[in-house]
Amino acid sequence: MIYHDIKSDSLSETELKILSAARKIFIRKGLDGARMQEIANEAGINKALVHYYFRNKQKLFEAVFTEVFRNFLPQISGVLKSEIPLTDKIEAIVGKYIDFLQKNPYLPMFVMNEINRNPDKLANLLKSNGIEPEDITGQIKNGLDNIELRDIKPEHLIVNILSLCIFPFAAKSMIEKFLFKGDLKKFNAFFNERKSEVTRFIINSIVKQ
Amino acid sequence: MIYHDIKSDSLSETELKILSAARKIFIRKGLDGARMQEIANEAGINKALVHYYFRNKQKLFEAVFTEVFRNFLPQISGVLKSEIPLTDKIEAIVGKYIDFLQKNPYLPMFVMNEINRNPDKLANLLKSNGIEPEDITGQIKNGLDNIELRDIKPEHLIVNILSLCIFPFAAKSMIEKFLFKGDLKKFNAFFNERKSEVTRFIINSIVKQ
DNA sequence: AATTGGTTTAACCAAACGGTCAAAAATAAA
DNA sequence: TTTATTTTTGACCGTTTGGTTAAACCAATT
Repeated sequence: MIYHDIKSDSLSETELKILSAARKIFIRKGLDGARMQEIANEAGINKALVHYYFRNKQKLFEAVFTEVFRNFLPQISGVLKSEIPLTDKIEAIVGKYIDFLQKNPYLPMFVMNEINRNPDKLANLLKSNGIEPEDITGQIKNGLDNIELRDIKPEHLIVNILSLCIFPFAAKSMIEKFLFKGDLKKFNAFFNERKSEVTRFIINSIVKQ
Repeated sequence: MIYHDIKSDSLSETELKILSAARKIFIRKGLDGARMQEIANEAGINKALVHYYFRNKQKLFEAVFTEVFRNFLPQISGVLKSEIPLTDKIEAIVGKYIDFLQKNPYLPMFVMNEINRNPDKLANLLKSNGIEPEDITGQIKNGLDNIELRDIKPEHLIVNILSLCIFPFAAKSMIEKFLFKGDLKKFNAFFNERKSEVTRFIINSIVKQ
């Protein structure tokens, strides 16, 4: 079943091979840096076959981009909708984010590049996955009222949480080289610590004590 | 005076026009996305002239990249070396960073893309500007000992500070669209608040009280 | 065995690209 | 003014790139 404009649920083996190869290449090299020939080679097929299933580079990229979020967004959405205290929710979000990014460390740069190229796309993708800014800010406002927390605007808290989770992966190789001078042991230990460290850092900052 | 391999202090008007045009194009479109013809057009000159002064695309990119940091790094270096309490130092660093990035909002993505392409380059550039990881971690360790601060590994504190300062600019357009739905008034107010907000967020998190 | 329809391939194409070159134009030196 | 040097240009080149096409392949149906 060819892709072109209509989405299909059952993907052939070849389509899966193409998507997997395209994901790998696009994420590492970006839209401009990726080569259709390279994607075909990675998938072990002829280049024309890539065009046969996905028509052109842009359409293939879109397919990869939306596929990447189909697994992750429902997880985040689930945590956001759950009825737990704000601090627990923060811990859960940070955990999910860092877990996911440890498995997909190249994703932040991939996504952020696409955000700057087309800011509406991800915003719409979030909304179509039931993630609405008003829901989140509203929940945070309630959470801040109910317990003894410092006043902080929800928008800043959201951006701070995302910053602390996402940025280190975007700057990963730099941190490795500059901060740990290539010592992979210390470097990996650092990234393993971040889940609890970031949670603690945020909670400390907003809890009155 | 042509560039090629030897750096020169006195740059001709044409060289400055090229560098300025290249900065604009490279920062917006990246190394792969930028076109030499586009840079020449932006500078209002012939494409061959760009090659005459900077030989090739890679060399021109390097020139732009290093030039970008020649203004900024000395500022950071100055603050780091100053003998002031850790909390004041954090406030100064956050201030310098956010001030600089408000004037150069496209820079984070530009730099982060290059970091992932060539992690050593920026690490070396930092060191050649007298910014050494041991100095910074050492200073933070001392700062944490001297006053009543929570224990936090210096590496985490450094990465947290950079995350909170840099990431929001990399995700700027996304924040505008999703969080503020294109309301530029609220959006600008948000970014103006961040300098004090980020400082407060970090200090709150590390000060015992 | 022949037909049909989807799949895969090798060969090919036009456009775009980074880069070169010889000559013209402008500037400096004699 | 003439000569030498540097700067600027238009035309050009080889390669790479995304994309197309016609034919080959293959499995299922009749």
